[in-house]
Amino acid sequence: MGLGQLSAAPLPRSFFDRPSHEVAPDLLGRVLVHGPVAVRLTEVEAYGGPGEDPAAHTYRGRTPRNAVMFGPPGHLYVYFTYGMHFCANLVCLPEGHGSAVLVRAGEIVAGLDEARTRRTPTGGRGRRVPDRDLARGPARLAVALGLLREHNGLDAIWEGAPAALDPLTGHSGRFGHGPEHATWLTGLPHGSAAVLEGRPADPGTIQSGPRTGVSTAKETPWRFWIDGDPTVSPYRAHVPRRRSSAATSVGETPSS
DNA sequence: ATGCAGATAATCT
DNA sequence: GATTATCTGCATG
Repeated sequence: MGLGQLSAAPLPRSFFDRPSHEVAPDLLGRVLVHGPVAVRLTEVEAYGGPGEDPAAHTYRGRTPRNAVMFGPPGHLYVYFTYGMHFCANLVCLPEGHGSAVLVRAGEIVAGLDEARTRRTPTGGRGRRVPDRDLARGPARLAVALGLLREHNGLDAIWEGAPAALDPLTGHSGRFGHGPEHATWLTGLPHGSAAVLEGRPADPGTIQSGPRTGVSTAKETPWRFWIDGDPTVSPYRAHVPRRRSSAATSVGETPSS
């Protein structure tokens, strides 16, 4: 796969102005950029709006936490979960709808060194994370891209892009990991995000199935991935966590 | 390769 | 007080 052949032209906001389950498969092969790191998306999940998708954060309506999902399309909804992880979504449909696509996994196509550093445990000593695992899973992907609480609501549409486009190629830069590609994305303002055209996945290679780790709407096949891609995360069904022994109910019999 | 337990806190009931 | 759109390390086949 030639890294330099991915289109760096940004996707317009209208791309996200559709139902999330239609946007999701079209997102495969696209490139999400934040600062120096870019990820080619290989696995995503669609989440619907209030009252229509029991697995969605917006199912019971608008709250302070999910407010961004009700905002305009093309913005990042970044949420905190399990007491330690951030996950990122791209908001779909016009203001007021409350749906989004969770970005679950991908391949690092720029800023590899930075991604490795971010995914290395404190101190830098110890185990080394294989490159294919750098963004293999939604929380890992968020770490690799440097997405945190403060990036919730960040616009991922590169509005000022036309001025930065290469007149010959129509692209805004080149992908690559080496020093010669240090300015691979000329003109993208520091600290901002964008979704680039990349190379859309061949429809024949797209698979779909139930979403990972959800406890409701288990049959809705709104997880989409590129078949056979090594960066796709392993599927895990939802496992109800057993209550800690201190919190077991009064009627419970101690084992053995 | 697969499976389980623990971590850890915001959000919701 | 329970649940969670998860990850990691350590266990076992």
